[in-house]
Amino acid sequence: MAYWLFKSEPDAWSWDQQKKRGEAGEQWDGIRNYQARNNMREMKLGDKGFFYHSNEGKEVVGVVEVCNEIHPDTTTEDPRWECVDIKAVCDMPSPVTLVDAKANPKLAKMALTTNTRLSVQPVTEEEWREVCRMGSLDPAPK
DNA sequence: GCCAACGTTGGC
DNA sequence: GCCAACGTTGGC
Repeated sequence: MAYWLFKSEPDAWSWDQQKKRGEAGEQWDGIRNYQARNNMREMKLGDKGFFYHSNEGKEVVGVVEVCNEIHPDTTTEDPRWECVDIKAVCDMPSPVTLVDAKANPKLAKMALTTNTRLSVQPVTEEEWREVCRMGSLDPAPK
């Protein structure tokens, strides 16, 4: 099982909207960046991810799960762009802000703090546990 | 709203 | 294949 982080501007697609999709989930479309797409290609059914609000809030607000592996992005004719589907799992009991993450030496190498512009990022198991701890969330049992 | 950082495009 | 120009992201 791998861990990831999905960034979204709340104006474009918010955590509330994601939660309303429920079990059906939603395709994570609109990604036009090779690195981000390549990360999505690595995702397997059941992988977990953080849902991060960029621009507004700048915090991890929830946990999602990959519910459909890589497939063509239906919002474009361009075959280069693909995406996965994700569904909301639970709220982050106390959202973890970018400021908090930056202030934590354990997260110094986290892509969120070092590669701010990458919208789909890998998260290590150590980082996953640390962010869950900061957010008062019990890391999902294996 | 500004601008730094980064990715992409296209001329040569 | 290099690099300047341009566009986009996202923190501040």
